[in-house]
Amino acid sequence: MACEELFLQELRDRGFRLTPQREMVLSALHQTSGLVTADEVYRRVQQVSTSVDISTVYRTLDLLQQLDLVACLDTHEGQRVYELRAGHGHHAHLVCRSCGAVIGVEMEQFEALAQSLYRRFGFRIDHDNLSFSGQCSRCLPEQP
Amino acid sequence: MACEELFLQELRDRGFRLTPQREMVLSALHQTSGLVTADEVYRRVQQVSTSVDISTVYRTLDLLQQLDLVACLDTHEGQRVYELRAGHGHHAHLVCRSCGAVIGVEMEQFEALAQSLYRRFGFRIDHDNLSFSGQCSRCLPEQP
DNA sequence: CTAAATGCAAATATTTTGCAGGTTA
DNA sequence: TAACCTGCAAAATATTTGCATTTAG
Repeated sequence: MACEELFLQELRDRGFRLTPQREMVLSALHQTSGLVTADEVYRRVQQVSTSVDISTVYRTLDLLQQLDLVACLDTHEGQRVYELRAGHGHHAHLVCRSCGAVIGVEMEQFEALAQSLYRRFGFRIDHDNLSFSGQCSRCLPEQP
Repeated sequence: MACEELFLQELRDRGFRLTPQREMVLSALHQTSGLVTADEVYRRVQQVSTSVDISTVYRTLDLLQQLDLVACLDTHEGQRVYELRAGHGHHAHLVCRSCGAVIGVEMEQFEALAQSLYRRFGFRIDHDNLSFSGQCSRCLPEQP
């Protein structure tokens, strides 16, 4: 897969090493479609090798963030969530506060807003780590 | 002050009680203009009465959230920040990741986006707890 | 060979909770 | 007085760190 090779490439370029643990974390991320917590990654990795420690998972997730291969978001639930950025470029997330569903939205949707905020306040929003809390169509209250 | 009276009103309406601790927390929030952590509120309260416990601060902040008098945001720094919603209606925050500056933006700015997301995905974004990480005008020139 | 990475355990940090006693309405 | 609220201490959670040992390159 292109993602693994990209990872390997980036690692080599910066003098980092490819370890089985790092491969397992990357693989675990591949198994998921949406956002995952460090603990979920950890449990997936555990199914392959029980000796891997959660601190290694955290360290690897940090590394993957540095390499821009995963995005990280803060949630109201008190634990961060991570997402593989394989292929698909930066995108925002709509997170349903009722059912937890996550909708990915291409950044183009936010260009108008981003430009308006820049013009008005001189503020450039980060295009990663962008998420919105709200309610999805299935969870929206019936009555208006 | 209108805010204190609103608080008292809301408390009474729902069968809650007005205590010195709750007044102190509200007062501490009044002393700040932007976003504060629970710990900052706690320390401000301590200056008035050292016997107040931080758990009471947390409980009061929760209560104030329920009453819609404060907003709460998650940050990348691992601690939540709170903000008094006195008077000014819901608004979003632009948080500079370099200097920590916070810019409040009226929600009208986001109406177009909110409507677009609703039409496209049936998703209604929450108008509270809305914040954007990025860089403010003073910090932009620094890094690429 | 050697710098980097890991596992382990322990430390941090933040927020939450159980409960006995004090307080508000 | 009765339900509510508080302080205290301890628990629960999530993430980070020091260090001796292992390992990739």
